[in-house]
Amino acid sequence: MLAKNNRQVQILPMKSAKKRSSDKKVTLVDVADASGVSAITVSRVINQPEKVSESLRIQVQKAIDALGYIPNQHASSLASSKSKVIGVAIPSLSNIVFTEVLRGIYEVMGAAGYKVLLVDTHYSPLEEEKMVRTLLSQSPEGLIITGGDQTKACQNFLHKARIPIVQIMELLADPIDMNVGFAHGRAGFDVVKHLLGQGYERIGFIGARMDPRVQQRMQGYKLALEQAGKFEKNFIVTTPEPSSIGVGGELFKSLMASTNGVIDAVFCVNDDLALGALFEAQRMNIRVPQDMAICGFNDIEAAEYVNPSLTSVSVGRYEMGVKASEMIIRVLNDKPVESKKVDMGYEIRKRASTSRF
Amino acid sequence: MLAKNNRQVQILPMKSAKKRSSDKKVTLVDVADASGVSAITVSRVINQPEKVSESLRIQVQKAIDALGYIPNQHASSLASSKSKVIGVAIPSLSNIVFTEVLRGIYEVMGAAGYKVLLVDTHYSPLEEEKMVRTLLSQSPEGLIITGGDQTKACQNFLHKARIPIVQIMELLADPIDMNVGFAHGRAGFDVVKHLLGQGYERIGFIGARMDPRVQQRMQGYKLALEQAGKFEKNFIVTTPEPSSIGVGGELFKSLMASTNGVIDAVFCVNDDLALGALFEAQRMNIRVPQDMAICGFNDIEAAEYVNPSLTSVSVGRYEMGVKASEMIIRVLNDKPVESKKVDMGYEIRKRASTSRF
DNA sequence: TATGCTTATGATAGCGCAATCATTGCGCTT
DNA sequence: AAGCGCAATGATTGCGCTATCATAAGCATA
Repeated sequence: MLAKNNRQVQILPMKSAKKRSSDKKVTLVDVADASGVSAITVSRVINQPEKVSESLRIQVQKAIDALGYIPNQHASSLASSKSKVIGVAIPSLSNIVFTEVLRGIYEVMGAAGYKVLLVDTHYSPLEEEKMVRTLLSQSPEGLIITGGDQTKACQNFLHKARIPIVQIMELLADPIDMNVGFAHGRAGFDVVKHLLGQGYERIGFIGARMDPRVQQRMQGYKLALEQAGKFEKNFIVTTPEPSSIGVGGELFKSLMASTNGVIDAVFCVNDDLALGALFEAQRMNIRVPQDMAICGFNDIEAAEYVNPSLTSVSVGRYEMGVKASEMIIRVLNDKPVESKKVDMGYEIRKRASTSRF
Repeated sequence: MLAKNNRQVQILPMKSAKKRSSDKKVTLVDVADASGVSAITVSRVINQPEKVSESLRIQVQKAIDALGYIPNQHASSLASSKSKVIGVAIPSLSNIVFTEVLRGIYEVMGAAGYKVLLVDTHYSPLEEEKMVRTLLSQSPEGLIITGGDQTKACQNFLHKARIPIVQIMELLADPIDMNVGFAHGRAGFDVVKHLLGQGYERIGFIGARMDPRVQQRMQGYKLALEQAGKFEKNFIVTTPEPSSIGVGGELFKSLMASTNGVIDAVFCVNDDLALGALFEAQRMNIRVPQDMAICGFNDIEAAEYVNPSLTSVSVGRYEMGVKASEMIIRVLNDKPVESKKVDMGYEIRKRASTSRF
């Protein structure tokens, strides 16, 4: 009885679908009807083709192509509770640091058949909470988020999600799940040691945006100078504004002004700021590196080519994206991950801008 | 009969859900049960709160918060055929040109409550076709894609999709739906006119990647030089490789070598190449702009600050993203768009690197 | 008081697909 | 010949939500 009823119900939409075939969305059932098989067989041709005999597979594939059928991912996700979506939250789209991480993520996730749903948190934990809700509403199978300063509510959501989550960029004491990053504080510390080693003595600090990772670099800077007995708090100039070359130049000028030009080196928290400082120093006729050392962070391509070449801290951004993605995929495939915390390390690229000798 | 049956079926999952409330996904029905209303009312609280009395609304909202309920977007999309997703296809994530367009898209789309599903086509029409299928399988409400060289199959899909589509970056003779961009050919033409106007006579061309838009700029360059009777085909050096500062330096060297150094100006199709050429010229002790003019394209921030400052072509990338998004949103809200084709224009920023006088 | 109109809430069905459990047919073993 | 195992295919059901229509309640009008 029920079966017969169903069949009747289905016949009607078939007829009308044929009448206006061009303006009606093609569904699995349409393909099934067109190729004379059941819906589930069409589903198999798409998702597990090895379970369908070759003849049927070809026959169904023909119908798919002829009708221009594109599966409805929402229906598929709902039925299977597999979305093939990975959520990614980054603080800024315009920062090259994150776009390179993204490249790594897209590379690996794309190859593994996952879509990436990307959101921008604008460096705000509250915004991030909202965005994480958005991501979770898409039932992602995994999540990559930046840093560790989530709101309490956000942490709750994340814990309840029961999906693999990687926090990237920095090393966290107590990650929600997995963690890939490097030690920003230690990197800042090492930069200062390098500058001291080159004979620079009055080392300034230029920072912008001042997100948690930049703060850590600053702490490293401070610690190294304190240990050397050379810390002066007015050698630090920062702004909450976003980083840019222009801002780097401005901050360099104000650092020189506020210290009466005694500074003989600057550690800039990223390369944009450092380039700005370098270009400004050139305009001020300050010789780099003879009278002024400049060190950046991130090692963007320009650092190597600018004259004089710019010392910077190289970090594997692309590799971080790759690593985070691979960890998620391993978990999704029930394979073990070597470690839930991965330190990607960094390397100071010593170049002309800090070589006094 | 049927109703009673349904009710029985529902009671079981309820019970077990209560037992292991922490590891089971919370659904609309759970919230409805917890707040003593029907499922549809909870749905209304979320989607059309103005249709629910204040008392009920508060009561339901409490249950939502208490249970940490996050709606399942797949179910919602399936039932309503509204996904609140906008698909975006760009050729490269690592190119600042596209990330700035993206910023504009995210800004507008985010504010309007749309999620952005972003795919990377790697400058390949075939890849693009695959990616567009992926996008369409998410039933996006609108699409933003780059340029006009889609495969035939891809065009078919796009036409059948019956959603607003904007092709961005370049001006197209026959857009699929809407189009926002600027005239690359004319821009290349104007750059050469500017260089000629500054008294440069033997103008080289440096190009990388050579996507359709770069080709158009090259055609403009060629046309202008031909009109001036100054075109020499060995003044053109290109590579299919991606652009970078390093490649810019290499191409500059090979241009100088292959022309025995007669070149007195170069038009580089983007600022990375131009910076590479500039830095290389400095290392070769070629004076810019006295002995060599260098002009870039895109007007990235470094162009303004480098020494000497770099002439470049400024284009509203962010604005292009904003415009494309606004057009889609207007269509989705049944508002008229002024024009289906929008020329964003460009402006040559004349700076020191091309100012002989 | 009866009638209609509006607002607030609910019951039912179905979106398009895949999980699950049949069913069929075939070759193989004993 | 009977039974078994396996591969290929199909029927049914439900994922979680919203569209649609129904119902109830409140109020104004005649």
